[in-house]
Amino acid sequence: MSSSGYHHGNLRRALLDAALHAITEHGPTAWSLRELARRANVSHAAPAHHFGDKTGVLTAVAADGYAMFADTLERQSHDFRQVGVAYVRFALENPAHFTVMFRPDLYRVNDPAVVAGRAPPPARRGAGARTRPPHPRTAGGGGGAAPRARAVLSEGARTLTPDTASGESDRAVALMAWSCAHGFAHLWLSGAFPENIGNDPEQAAHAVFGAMFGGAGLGG
Amino acid sequence: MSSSGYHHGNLRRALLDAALHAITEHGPTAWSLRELARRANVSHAAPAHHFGDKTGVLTAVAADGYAMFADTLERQSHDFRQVGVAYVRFALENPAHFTVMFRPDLYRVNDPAVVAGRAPPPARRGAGARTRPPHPRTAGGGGGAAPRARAVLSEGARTLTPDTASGESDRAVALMAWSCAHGFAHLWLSGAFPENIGNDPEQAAHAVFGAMFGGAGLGG
DNA sequence: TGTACATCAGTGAACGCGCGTTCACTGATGTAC
DNA sequence: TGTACATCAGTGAACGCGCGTTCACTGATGTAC
Repeated sequence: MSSSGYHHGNLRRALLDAALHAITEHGPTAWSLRELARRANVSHAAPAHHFGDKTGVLTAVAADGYAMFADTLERQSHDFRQVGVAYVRFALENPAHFTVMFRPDLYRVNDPAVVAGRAPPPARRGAGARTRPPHPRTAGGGGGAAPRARAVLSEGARTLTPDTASGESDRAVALMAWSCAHGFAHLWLSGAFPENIGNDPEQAAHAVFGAMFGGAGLGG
Repeated sequence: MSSSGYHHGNLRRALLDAALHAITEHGPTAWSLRELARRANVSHAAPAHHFGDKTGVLTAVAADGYAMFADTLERQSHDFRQVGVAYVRFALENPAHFTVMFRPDLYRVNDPAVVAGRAPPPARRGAGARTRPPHPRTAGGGGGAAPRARAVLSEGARTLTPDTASGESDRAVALMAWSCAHGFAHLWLSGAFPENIGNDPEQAAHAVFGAMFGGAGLGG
């Protein structure tokens, strides 16, 4: 917390936490930079100073989200059945990140922090441009990793399909599993499932993925 | 179009169309009542006069959407495999409706037009309250039908599972199919799928549902 | 160890703007007689 | 067929408010000597 006068020290983290709360409460865009400042107890101009604009904040959220997401999926990549559950768990534990990540219209999808996993290096000290750059700083400390997350899903499908299956079929299975995990998470988050599904999403997800992986024996 | 002076005649429809365009372009909430008025070429106070507030507009959008959606699904309910494709087609042809319907935090989910399929009757002429009611009119002409849409998905699962399957298993299959269709639609709409999936969503959906319905033979 | 200076994160007053809301109004439509 | 009246959909001027943006500033930190 600190906030000892000037130089907050952790303003970036504080503002991102404020953004995550605001997004969780009001959706991915129904908040203002001034609201983040109020939540983080800093001046109303601080968020713009740090992130440029709302898009900058959302880009940082997406970058952090993808980094966490890729780590989560890779940790389960030895067993593709677990990847689906991990996907759902991530979404439900990090609804703000998850929601923003899959709204690419809201952030800069080509931002280095999202796509390459590294924040752009801070401009060299001392020497340099006379005119100050237009707020280039946007994204996170960790490694953003949209492609890394996607790779787990694509490769995982190959461990599932029989050796005789074609590449086409591999891909269809991967897309189906991805769709299923994504849809389950999204429907759960939106509250669309009927109430009798209970309140243990992981248990329900297990049952659903069980039905997918040959459990119920879907007739041809 | 018309707009011959006072009494637009079709203001409600014009405003809803404006809302659908705004939602498609900017997302479900990133627009103002004044923007709708501008798009519909009416005074800036007209949308509030008609719908009360943004929530009223979104409730009407959701009600219309559920009515269309239930009709679409019921038309395919004789073949559950087609329901998935119809689900996806509806979402891609009506992205604004689809997005709002599954954001129940944005509208009045218990509004009669959404839940019961009928707009509330207009308050009796002549006699009645001295104080004018606070803008009760919200929802659509047709029959809203969230439960009707849900019924198609639930019942359809029973046609899929073998006779020996338990009710539990039925439900898991229904949730899986629903999740799969929903996730595919959402991922397609968000642009998250890799580019090599092509640009024919129905063909891709067919392949994906084929993988689900025993095609690829998912090993146990 | 001490002084001087450059850097830059964060401040806070001021601005113009679009918003939702209010409210007295206008004028088209339907009904009564 | 004509007149009078009630209803109500839609208008438009006015308001106060929160917003993003600008900009001169403050003061903590790091480096040079």
